[in-house]
Amino acid sequence: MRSSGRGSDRSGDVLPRSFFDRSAVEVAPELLGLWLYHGPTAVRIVEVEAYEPDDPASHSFIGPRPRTKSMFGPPGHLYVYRSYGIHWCANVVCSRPGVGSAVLLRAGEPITGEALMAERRSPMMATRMLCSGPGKLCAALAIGATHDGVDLCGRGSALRLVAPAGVDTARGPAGWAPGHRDVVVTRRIGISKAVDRPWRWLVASSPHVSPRTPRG
DNA sequence: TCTAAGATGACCT
DNA sequence: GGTCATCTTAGAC
Repeated sequence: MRSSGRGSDRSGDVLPRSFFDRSAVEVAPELLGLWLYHGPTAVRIVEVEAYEPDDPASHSFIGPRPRTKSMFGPPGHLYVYRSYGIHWCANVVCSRPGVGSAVLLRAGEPITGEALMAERRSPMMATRMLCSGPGKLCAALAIGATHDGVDLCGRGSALRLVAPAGVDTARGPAGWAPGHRDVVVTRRIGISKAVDRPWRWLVASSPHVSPRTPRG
């Protein structure tokens, strides 16, 4: 699918839903470099993790639950959950409804609304610290329980995932990978099951990724 | 009804 | 690098 059929504005193209109708492992690396907008704030995604239905570390492993309902919903929507009773974490739902596949958004680089993000986090906080973790990212973008299940493909939606202007997602990763030759793959962080699966992708040169990066 | 675990982050040493 | 805050959910009894 090319530019026709999806919305376009100053910030770039809203992604077509078909983009997400694949496994999380396929979608995850292609999310790097895309922009996540929420109202006046936006970040460029620099770190993600994939979670699949046959993955013991995934919330979808045990099947649908009230809390994980959104993860089994249509692709291109957001699955938001509370972590450790304190933080919010945001996932992009992938594959067809009922599958339970999603990509955790782990870190981002502030693009617009940096002052507002800093205000939400801590006014004196360094820019690179604003979104360098899944909980931090949600805090900076003011994403919470009310955003569970929202559609990221909606052109007029306050929360939306877009490809930067000039990028054609129809070309696949090669279409927008030029700035991301330094993408590295590692094991996932903070989980106790299926720890060896190399399903974490990040922009190695970015100072905005999570502080700790395991080898492999 | 109770208990343990958890896809984290901040703070302290 | 280690510890702890904090609370929701699932599972055991």
